[in-house]
Amino acid sequence: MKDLSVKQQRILDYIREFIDDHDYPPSIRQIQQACEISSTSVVDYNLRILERQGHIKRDREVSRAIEVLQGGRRAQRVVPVPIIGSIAAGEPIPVPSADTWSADMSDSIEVAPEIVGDRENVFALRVKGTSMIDALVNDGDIVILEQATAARDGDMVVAWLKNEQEATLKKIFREGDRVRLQPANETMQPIYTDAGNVEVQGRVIASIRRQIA
Amino acid sequence: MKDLSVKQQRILDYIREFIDDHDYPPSIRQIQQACEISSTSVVDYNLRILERQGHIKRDREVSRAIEVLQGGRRAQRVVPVPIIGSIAAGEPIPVPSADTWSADMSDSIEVAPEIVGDRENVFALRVKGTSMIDALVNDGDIVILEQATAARDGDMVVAWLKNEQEATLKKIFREGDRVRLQPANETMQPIYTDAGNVEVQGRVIASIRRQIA
DNA sequence: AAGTTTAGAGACCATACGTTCGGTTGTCAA
DNA sequence: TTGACAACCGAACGTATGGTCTCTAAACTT
Repeated sequence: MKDLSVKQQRILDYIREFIDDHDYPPSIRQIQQACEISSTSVVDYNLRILERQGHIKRDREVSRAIEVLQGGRRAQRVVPVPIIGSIAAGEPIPVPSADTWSADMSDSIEVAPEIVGDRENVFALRVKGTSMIDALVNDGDIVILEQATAARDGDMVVAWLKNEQEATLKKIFREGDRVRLQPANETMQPIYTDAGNVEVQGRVIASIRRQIA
Repeated sequence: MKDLSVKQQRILDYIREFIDDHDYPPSIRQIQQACEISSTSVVDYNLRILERQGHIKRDREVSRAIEVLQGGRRAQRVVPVPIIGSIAAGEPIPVPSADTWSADMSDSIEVAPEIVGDRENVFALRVKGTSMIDALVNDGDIVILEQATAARDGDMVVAWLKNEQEATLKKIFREGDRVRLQPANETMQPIYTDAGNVEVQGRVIASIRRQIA
């Protein structure tokens, strides 16, 4: 891919900036004015070059139809994941309902779409207290989960221990009629318990810790 | 805020879908066709209602100038953070250079803009091995950093220990001419070392663990 | 029953916008 | 000098597009 001329770089930067500001692409004439180009044809000329080199994609005959590509792929948007509650030892986690779903987005965390993927029923929990430290999750961290009642061996899940009345974050392994709950932290010891005592409430997709507010 | 009519909801959904597909908003006539509306004036009529209710924002006299708002705010795009290398005990972390900066985005992670904030010189490191487990960071995790040579007490930093020839992730506290490096995991013990032995290489902004690929 | 509001239909207009075309300028190699 | 070529200029063109105007028709108020 050849280097861009100063003018082409400026045009590209302007398009990026404009989309950032307006959420829709600029017209050719707006590019012309902003980049101090004397004619629309020059803009068109350079846009064609940018398109040939794969920096943008244009739809012909359509106004403002410029997409900025980065690395050949379109820039994606963040997806909001609802934080439906918190997880702590001794407290049940709230069950995601249709109500909390689309409606109350007041508390949510935005994540990159690649984390969520194609999964549906994704939600987040805020971790309260340090009781999940053996899962390498600290107070204040946020875990992203996919709603699930079953899990494959080795999956990290939110398990509700009925007898102990306690939610915990562990890797799950079925061993006969018993279940091994293995902390993510290898230096910690696993818990063995009865299969009937464990209720899977969700599979962990990712966890996020923000060190600085 | 009043409820939306079926037609209005359909229009809104279509706009969202269209932007997802094309990265630029649809024209009024495209909305008309897709939502099986008989006239442009009806689309206009409903768009005005949507705008009055705060679901979208329109710029007058400009084609395709529809922004979809969610929660009153514009949907933001992810920002790519370059993964410039990995961090492991006994290996120096690579110094971010202008080269690795804008140029080689081949390896990067996309994060929500709220994580990066206004900070510049943000980069990411992949964690190798379990040596950072006392910072609640496991093998394969990714830490997001801001380039910094100084740090305030209590900041989580990447510290390079000169004598030990080792990079580590700890909270830093200056205590006279000594430095206390405190693990994030409260059950672990701090390290005390000479101030001259410590070189701050970056402040940790966040860390991300992807449980499922 | 008569008026008012809400939702829609269809046509028309002005213009914002992408496209194209003929011409100019500067550079470089033959 | 000439020709080729890339970059640019200015204007004109056609149409895609948003806005508006008039007219219906149903759903309400009163």
